[in-house]
Amino acid sequence: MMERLRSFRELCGEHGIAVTHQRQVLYETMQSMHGHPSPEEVFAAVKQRIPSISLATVYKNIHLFVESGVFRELSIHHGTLRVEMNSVPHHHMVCSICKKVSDLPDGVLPMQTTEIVLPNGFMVERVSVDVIGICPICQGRPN
Amino acid sequence: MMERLRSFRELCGEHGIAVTHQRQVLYETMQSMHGHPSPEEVFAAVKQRIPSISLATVYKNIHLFVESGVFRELSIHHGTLRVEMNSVPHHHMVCSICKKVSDLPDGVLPMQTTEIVLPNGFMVERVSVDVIGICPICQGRPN
DNA sequence: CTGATTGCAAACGGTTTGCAGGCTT
DNA sequence: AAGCCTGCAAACCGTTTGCAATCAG
Repeated sequence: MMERLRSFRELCGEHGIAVTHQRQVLYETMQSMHGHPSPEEVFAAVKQRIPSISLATVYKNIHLFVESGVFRELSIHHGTLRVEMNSVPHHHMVCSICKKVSDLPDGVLPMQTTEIVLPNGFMVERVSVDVIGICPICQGRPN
Repeated sequence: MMERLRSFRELCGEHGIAVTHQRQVLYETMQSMHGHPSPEEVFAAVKQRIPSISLATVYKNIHLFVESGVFRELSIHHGTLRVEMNSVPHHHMVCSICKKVSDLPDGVLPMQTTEIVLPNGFMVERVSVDVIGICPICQGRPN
């Protein structure tokens, strides 16, 4: 208990964020969850310990945690549906800041995707590879 | 011109959908686009040829095309933000029907992601691999 | 004390839906 | 003629924002 609090305090210190009650409970609750919870699911879980917590607070803190690198976002979200117009099989580069997607020239990413045997009888359609990073434009931006 | 119309007509026939004017212009417009357009972008483009077309029609037909396999969705969308709770590096299986994400046991997917050299000075943070397919539950479902 | 954080409610943006009229088959 | 398809407007749903009150440093 003490240790948890301490490490969370240190974590906040490293990232220069305030240690609030909801923040800490949120952090602990999220740590105890498995899988790939959505903000609503996190909200429901935290509510059991802080019934008065608001969804907005959950959102704000999840973003804070993700930005600080405490937790990771599952897949980069373009906010909107995107249709693939390049019919030649290829992979993507996704900028984690501006979310822009660009096609990855073939041959850059050496990988063997043949002979995949998945558990549980999952029927494979295709393998999608996204190289996630920071694009030159965002690298050059002030912040 | 005639060929285009014909192939589109055949395409519709194969999928049992009606050949309407907006459908055809939408299809042609999308084919002429490159990159990863959003529905709004497609809407704007189609509007130049059919100013009265509605956004709802664009959405309905994009879905139809994607379901029919005419176009492909860029990345499977969970509809909502998801946080990764498994701190051990791993990949994912995503069901294209129910959208469920499950962790992929390590070692199943043989791939070398070392020595990536990307063009344009893209700074790589990580490589995300999603095996997209149909989960056992959806395979067993009537439709 | 000062600025960061919270909770609330309203706003937002992308997407979906219900429906009446029109077009395909 | 029967039913699919369109356009419109309203509904929806996840997420964000503005703001006043509260809390941390």
